[in-house]
Amino acid sequence: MLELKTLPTDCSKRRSSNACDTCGARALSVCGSVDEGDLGRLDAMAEHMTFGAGAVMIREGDPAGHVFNITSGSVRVYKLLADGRRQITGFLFTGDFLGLATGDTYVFSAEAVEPATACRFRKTEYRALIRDCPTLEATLFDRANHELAAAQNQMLLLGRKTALERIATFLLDLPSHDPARSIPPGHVHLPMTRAEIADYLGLTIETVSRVLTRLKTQGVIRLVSLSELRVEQPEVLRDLADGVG
Amino acid sequence: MLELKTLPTDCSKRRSSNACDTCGARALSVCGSVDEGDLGRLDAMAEHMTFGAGAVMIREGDPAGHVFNITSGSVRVYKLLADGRRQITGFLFTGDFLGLATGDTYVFSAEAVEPATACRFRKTEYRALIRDCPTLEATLFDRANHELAAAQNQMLLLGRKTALERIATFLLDLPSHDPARSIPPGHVHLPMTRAEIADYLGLTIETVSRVLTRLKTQGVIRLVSLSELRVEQPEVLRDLADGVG
DNA sequence: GGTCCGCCTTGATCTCGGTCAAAGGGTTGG
DNA sequence: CCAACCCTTTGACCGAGATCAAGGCGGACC
Repeated sequence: MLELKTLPTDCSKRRSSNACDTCGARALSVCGSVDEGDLGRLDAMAEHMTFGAGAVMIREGDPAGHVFNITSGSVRVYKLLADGRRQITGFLFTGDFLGLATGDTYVFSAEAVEPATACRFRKTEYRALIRDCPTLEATLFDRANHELAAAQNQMLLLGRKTALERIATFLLDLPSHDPARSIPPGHVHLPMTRAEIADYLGLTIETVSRVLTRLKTQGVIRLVSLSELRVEQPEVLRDLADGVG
Repeated sequence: MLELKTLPTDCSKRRSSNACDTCGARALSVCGSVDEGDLGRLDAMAEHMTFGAGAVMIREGDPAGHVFNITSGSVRVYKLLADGRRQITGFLFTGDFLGLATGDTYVFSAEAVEPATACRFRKTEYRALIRDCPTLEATLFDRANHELAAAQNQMLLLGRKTALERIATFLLDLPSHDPARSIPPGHVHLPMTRAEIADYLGLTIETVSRVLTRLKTQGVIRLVSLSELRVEQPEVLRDLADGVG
């Protein structure tokens, strides 16, 4: 379920050379809510970091000292049980904020799915910025509420949907999360492995594979490559996702 | 799975006679973050409501015009699939806030589990209050983050835990949510039916019943009555909940 | 206090998805 | 160009929990 091999943890830190005011991800992220006057301050706080595929960004249980803004790539957020069972609670993409829902220690882990970059901030400093920037706080609150709504949808999926319905839901929800990549309409890019999809949907690798094969055989989707597929019949997928099929 | 019989929808509204400054639930709720100066304003906005068991407080899809503060009783929040499958995403108790995670329309439904009271606020007015009261906003943000963390735990439960582990987790988490009732230590009060527990844990009534019987037979818990039980071996329950057993 | 009804328990059987096993297929490095 | 590795697919079988089907029990209401 969870690969126990040692993961690469290469991540390089450097002072950001790109100022926040030229950051391509700013419009997508909460940083867009920081007004011009505070941009310099944000910039000074930001620690631009690069993560290789599989690199650990946050380890559950560690003191929660930082928050992150994903500037490129994709990230998995997950929780583990003692015996290694893993539940991925979400995938993050360009513009997403990482570090909500934490108290003194992180209550989840986070790793890069594919090579990723992020701006890291000391939580104490970031909290001070929030205090001085009401727009930012409002935006973060908004994000928290959206995540909460998404979490409720995921609970419905995990608690009550069949394997087929889960995959259909997943394929419909994914594209909207990947604003960085330019993808032809109807195409879905899967940066994550089958194992990660399985751990996100509460299934096994084999079931994910079988269901995808079934959808392919029925002509609902077409597999362009392992990590790229095309939705041929979106309306069928929609009905399946809603439990109507 | 979901009772389709017509539910009683009796709910009486009245101008609050109890002022906010004497509200027993205030210390437990976000209202505690409203400073003395704004209490009168909060009071003027509050619409004190009573809900009978099963009464609908929020219907998914309706325009999201209000937010609620639960002042007594307990509430179920849930989502439905087209064919009636139900996932209860959370139970709310005295002091809990209802109305996070909503945009223009409600994305979940909410009903009283047992007779309940709540203060209802127009969302627009409440939003204005938030704008003028930073402490309140910070507290709501905090609540949202706690709910998010709880949601992640529930995803782990629904996606990866066995029936036994789910029930154990549920029995350990419940007591902390019921600050109103005075309950002897080690005792757990279950205001909800087996069907509701099942729909919360992604199981069926029968499985819930069987697992409780099993725990009883093994001496881990003792059923005082249908809605009241005593945890005899908390450490065993803890291990089960964490997937160690 | 009896009876009715809703909820809960228990038993028998079924099934969806998990587990175990093995065979492709792509890509990375020698 | 080959080999090794990893990820994915596919097949055969298994089992936890769902479904189907009786009973049991307790509270409410006459």
